[in-house]
Amino acid sequence: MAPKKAKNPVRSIERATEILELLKELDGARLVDLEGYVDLSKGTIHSYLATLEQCGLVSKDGSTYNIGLNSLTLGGYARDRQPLYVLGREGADELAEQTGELVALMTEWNGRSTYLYQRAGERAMAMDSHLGVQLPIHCTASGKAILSELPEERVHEIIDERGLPVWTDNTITDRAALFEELETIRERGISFDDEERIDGLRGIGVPITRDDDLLGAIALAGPVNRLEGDRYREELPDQLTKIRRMIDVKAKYPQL
Amino acid sequence: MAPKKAKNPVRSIERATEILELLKELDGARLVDLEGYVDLSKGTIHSYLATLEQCGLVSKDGSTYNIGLNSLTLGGYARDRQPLYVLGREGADELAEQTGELVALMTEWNGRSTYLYQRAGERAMAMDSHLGVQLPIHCTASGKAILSELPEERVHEIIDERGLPVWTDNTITDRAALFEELETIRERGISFDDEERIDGLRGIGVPITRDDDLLGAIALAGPVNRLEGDRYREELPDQLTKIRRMIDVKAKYPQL
DNA sequence: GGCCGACATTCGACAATACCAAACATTTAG
DNA sequence: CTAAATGTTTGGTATTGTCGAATGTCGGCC
Repeated sequence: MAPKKAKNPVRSIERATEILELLKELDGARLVDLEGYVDLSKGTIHSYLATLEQCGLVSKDGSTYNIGLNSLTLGGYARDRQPLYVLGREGADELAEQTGELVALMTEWNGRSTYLYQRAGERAMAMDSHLGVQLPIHCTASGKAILSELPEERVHEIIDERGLPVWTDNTITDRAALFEELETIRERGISFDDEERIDGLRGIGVPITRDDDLLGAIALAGPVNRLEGDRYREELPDQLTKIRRMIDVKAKYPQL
Repeated sequence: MAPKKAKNPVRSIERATEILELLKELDGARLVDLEGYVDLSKGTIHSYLATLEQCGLVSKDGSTYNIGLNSLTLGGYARDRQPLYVLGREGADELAEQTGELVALMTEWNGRSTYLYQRAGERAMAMDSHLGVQLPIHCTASGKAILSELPEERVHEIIDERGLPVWTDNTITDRAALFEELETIRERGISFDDEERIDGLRGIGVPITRDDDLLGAIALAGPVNRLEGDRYREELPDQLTKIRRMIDVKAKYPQL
């Protein structure tokens, strides 16, 4: 979705979400800490925090505030309705088992590639949980898989909004080069992230669609020393493609 | 936390969260659908929805609104900071593997027992994902494990707020009986749910603490025909206790 | 294709309420 | 124990959320 501005926005909601984002960014904060970041008086911030706490969106521990678990209740619900999650979880588990690597279900949100689910195989990198985290779309395997299935104009929109910021030496920062790459991805149905976001980290992705609706992508990630040669270029891509086909079938015959 | 009312609440935030809850309850809704549930004019509801969408908390598909994925971003973050999740995930995975059943990490929120994580073993019941779902605390193994470690007055508070509603014939609905049961749980360190919430479903739980701080509980669930006899009363409880000890150690020596 | 009904969106005037500053209370540090 | 720092409450004021009506849009039906 584009950064569509509401015509008659409810300012209090804008401010409340700003505070929530801040609490996340700062990893918890006291009232005074927030004062510097948000253009509201101490008293007003207090009202906001107290109200958000009452609503379960914020939790107060001593005098520091943080995000409350009602957000998880809402978020968990939102994830459950994502068709990619419903259709793809099983396949993701299977793929993690087969390959031993880290597998994730990602969907486009806000012009970013967003984690719906992640499963670590036996040999997978130590991972912190990434649920809900939003990654840049131009330098991840999942993101490029998604872009490859989006209408061209939407891709331009996203780039206009987010740009093509550099993450590593390998990051694609040129719009034309990116479109070329997307064409290549479409041909084979596989996207690669060759240390484009993080040095030493590679990834492989496939887009998932249903009735021409783009649902998102499945992606696999691992360190360069394990994702290399034929395994990186052939074997794993083939396994991903198989899982993709399995999901396609599942999407077509939901009763199974 | 008790239903603490903010002294000077920001009404717009209260109303916005009310709308979010409604969207979840109704599993998505159009503007007119909401009109019947919320005491605001059509125009105002529209402003709310448009603002929430702009903030990523709501997504609009055609003319129906639903919860947006920014809630998952916030919720995922909130989960990651829960010590029970950080300390217990590995143990939960292990337990699911060992037993083949459904294992969950639950924490108290809002006087309810709330899912932070769930892992299904090989033979586990088909499960829909339950992330963030809030269960009643008096008729679940996890809930009673949690209650057993809470100060008595807090338990009274929760019961005062939530009551002891009937779920099945086995649900404990008497305050004194519940307190007796909690005493029993404290003695052995294990709680049982013997079809107290859902007919045919049993559960076993252990509380998890760190430095006398209650973090939540680990719980295992399965159908009566697999959770019975010694396995239900001895073997599985012992396995849970082992995992609990493992987590205790991990809590004590965080560097490991 | 065009009409109709249902619904979504915008707008301006009014009134509710979010805001600030300052007073008050509480906690923390020294 | 005192002072400083932070958290909480209050009342008056201006912002802004609210309503109702008008306008715009969509989809179905004849």
